[in-house]
Amino acid sequence: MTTELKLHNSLTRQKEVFEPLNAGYVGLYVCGPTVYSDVHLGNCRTFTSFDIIYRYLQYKGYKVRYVRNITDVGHLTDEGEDKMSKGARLAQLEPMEVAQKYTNGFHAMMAAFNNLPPNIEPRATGHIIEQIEMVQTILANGFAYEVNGSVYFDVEAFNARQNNDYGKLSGRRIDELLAESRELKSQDEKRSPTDFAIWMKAGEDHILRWNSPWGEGFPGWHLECSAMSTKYLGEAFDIHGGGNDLKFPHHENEIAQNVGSCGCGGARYWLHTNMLLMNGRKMSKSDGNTITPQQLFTGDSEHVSDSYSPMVLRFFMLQTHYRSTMDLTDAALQAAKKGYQRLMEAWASLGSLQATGGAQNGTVGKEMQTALAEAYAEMDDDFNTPKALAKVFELVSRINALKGGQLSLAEVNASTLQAVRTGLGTLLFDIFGLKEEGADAGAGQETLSKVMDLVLDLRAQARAEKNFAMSDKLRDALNAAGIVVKDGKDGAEWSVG
RNA sequence: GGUUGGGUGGCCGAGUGGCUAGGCACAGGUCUGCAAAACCUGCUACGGCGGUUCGAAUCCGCUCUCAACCUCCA
Repeated sequence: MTTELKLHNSLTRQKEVFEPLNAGYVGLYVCGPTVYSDVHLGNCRTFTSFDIIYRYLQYKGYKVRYVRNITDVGHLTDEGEDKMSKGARLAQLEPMEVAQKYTNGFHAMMAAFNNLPPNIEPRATGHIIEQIEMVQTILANGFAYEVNGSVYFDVEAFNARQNNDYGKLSGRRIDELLAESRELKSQDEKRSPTDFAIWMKAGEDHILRWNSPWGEGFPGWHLECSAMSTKYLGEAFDIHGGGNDLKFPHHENEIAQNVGSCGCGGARYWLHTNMLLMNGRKMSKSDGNTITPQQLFTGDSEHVSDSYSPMVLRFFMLQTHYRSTMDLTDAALQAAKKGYQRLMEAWASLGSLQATGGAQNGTVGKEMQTALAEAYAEMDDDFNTPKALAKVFELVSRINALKGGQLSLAEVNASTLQAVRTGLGTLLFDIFGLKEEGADAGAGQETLSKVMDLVLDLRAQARAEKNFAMSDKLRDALNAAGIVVKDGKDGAEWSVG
């Protein structure tokens, strides 16, 4: 079954058939983190969503250039202090030390979630020249003005000359923005509250500073994405992604900068992931409604009753569509943990199934082929992982029934079995990016396996002699050691956890 | 106040004019020495009020309500 890839374009608020600018190639830009503190769980959700999108595009045969930036300058706090500088001041480190520390942490966390690294991971501080050039171009085009060493984007001038397009991504209108703009501090230099800085003069105590035609300063927050996406993907490219909260003002201003500098709008498809909530509310450090990935991994938090591994969390994320808010609750995580285990056990069972029938495929075999094809088709529909997963679970119950004998293996021919193994494996591991946890324990695993063979052999002997006191004692002791024994019709099985 | 998107069974979460989403939980059953697992069956819902339609959770209007954004945020 082959279907066309459709995706929801935030620009048009519609699902559209995806057609790349250059056949066979995809340029994908995703707004990365500002590296001034530990990576937030919400970041993990967004980047995992785009990881699956990246993986799926590759599966579809596209040669993808995936660019995800690191913002290490320009992002100011409410007080107007650069986030990097603030982190450095508090920890008594060089700003670049702060950036490196949290970049390293970010990479480690991405690896824990089994997210593939992007092809290019440009840093804002590594592209000061490109940003200065873009400011110059925007100035030359008459969409910005300089005041006291700072350069501001002139939103109203831009809007007047661009068909009132400013705000089209987020649905905002300038007059409404003006009417509602609140009293903001230190914005006297701006001609209008909607204008935004593309270059800022550095104050005397500002550490991060570069020479520019306007004196020493630093680039505005939104500029790096425009400059770097243009540099690596071109003035027009295919897909731009990011969190929903970046739609306004970040992405809106990015578009304005792109149009203002080259007359073209950058990305043709905008994809936005939705927010991660906890217990129905946005995660927020200030009111205690927050949890770190690390706390989830260890279970060390008042918000959870158990520990949840990165793959359980990934599975949990797969159960929600990327454009929906996702509510993190302990009960939902418990459900995900069990669901993930059931899925992985079925995957292991699939490997042990042996076709017994002839070349003809029975009903069960056909149902399995259909379910698998439908799972893939769901991915074509705006990367609908929850629906694809639902189809996968239709396969899971067939696999379990075949293994348990409730369904006959004579109903499934060898080629179907092989096709399901290949197709499901690709979907689960290459596209969903799941992996079997604990399976890579290495040499210790092999030793344990041999010991377990011995123990289960002894236990089987005890059971054959109806020495149930002994067999139960063995099972209880193994349980206490974290090993679960399950008696099946073809002998006992065991698993860790 | 404005913008954007929601309100679905015990919980999470898809769907979007007629056809069982799925996961978890719960109850009954099959299997089993017991247990666990697995399988089968059941619980069959769409915020409220109107309207369109042969038919609406799905479309339209009104209303209540939640979240995010508008101020740093993935």
